[in-house]
Amino acid sequence: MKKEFRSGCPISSALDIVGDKWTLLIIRDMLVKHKKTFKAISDSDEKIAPSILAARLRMLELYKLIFKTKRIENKKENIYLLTEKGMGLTPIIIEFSLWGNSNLQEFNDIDAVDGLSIDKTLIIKAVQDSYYAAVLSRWRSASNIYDESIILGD
Amino acid sequence: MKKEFRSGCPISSALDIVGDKWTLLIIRDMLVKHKKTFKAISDSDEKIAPSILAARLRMLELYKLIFKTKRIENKKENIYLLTEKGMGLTPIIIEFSLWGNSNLQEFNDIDAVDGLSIDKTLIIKAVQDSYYAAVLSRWRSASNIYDESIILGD
DNA sequence: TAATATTGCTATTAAATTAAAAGTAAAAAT
DNA sequence: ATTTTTACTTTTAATTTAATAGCAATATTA
Repeated sequence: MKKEFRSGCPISSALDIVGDKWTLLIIRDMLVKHKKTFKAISDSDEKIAPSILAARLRMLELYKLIFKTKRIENKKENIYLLTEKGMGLTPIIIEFSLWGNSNLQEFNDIDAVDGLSIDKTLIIKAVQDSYYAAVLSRWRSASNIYDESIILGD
Repeated sequence: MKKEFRSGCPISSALDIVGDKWTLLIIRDMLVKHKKTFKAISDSDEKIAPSILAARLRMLELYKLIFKTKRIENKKENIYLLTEKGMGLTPIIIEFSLWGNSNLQEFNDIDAVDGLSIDKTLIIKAVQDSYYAAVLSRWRSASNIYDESIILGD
């Protein structure tokens, strides 16, 4: 658990884990779109192949950016949730969104991102709070099970 | 100039350009380490292959994140400089550095990053100002030439 | 209860990308 | 004039990605 890193540089090391075309999109789906299952993530606009998604989820679990659980009533479906480490990527996701929005309009039709004029730290906090309230609050460590019977929005 | 983007999502579009293991490291070398030549970037800790570096520089120029120039006195050596779009990646670089530093210590020996306790926006401004003063200030658009005869630190 | 559909993958194969190494031409330095 | 440096390109091999099909377990529907 050492040779997969090209150097001791924190930027380089972060890129060794999330530096590819798919990993941060999976995090975006979970964090911003509140997706929790293999199927839901598979159905994104960008059409990730199942083999790649499976490999990435395995790797994200290995580095503890996500963890896997189940609903009480469903033995089959896996529920993927972000850990603190994973939620810590929020600022990176936000900065990518801001940069893409400001710098790529001449090359691609970029979807409008609303609320970009608000202060960045507020956006980051809002995204994290929303993920916590809408998704993570249903996680009960007592039984290591994801319990959607707690009725909340989403 | 449209089909290289997977969707209209700004995050996805940003990743279509800088979402790989090398591109942001090249930007780091230029922005933080003030590297300006093919050779200097080749000599980084992470040992990028010349074929990949050449391809990335070409692509960064295409998307106007960098531009290429020469010194008055050297006909051979190319000088690569960041544009505004390229410098706009500073917050992303900083966030990667902070995240890597806080979250990967258990997997890799991460180099100490000094001054992390300072406010983020100050770090971002400091990095950008430093790049401007130490590197970009020598760019004279009159002759489209990089002029190092302006004596400044670095 | 039986048939059908869904989910979460794995397996397979083809295509594309990356990595490593060597080579080259022009210019710079000695 | 010779050697070295720079900025690449070329080549080939290895790895990764992409697309598709398949499959077992579970869940849903009839």
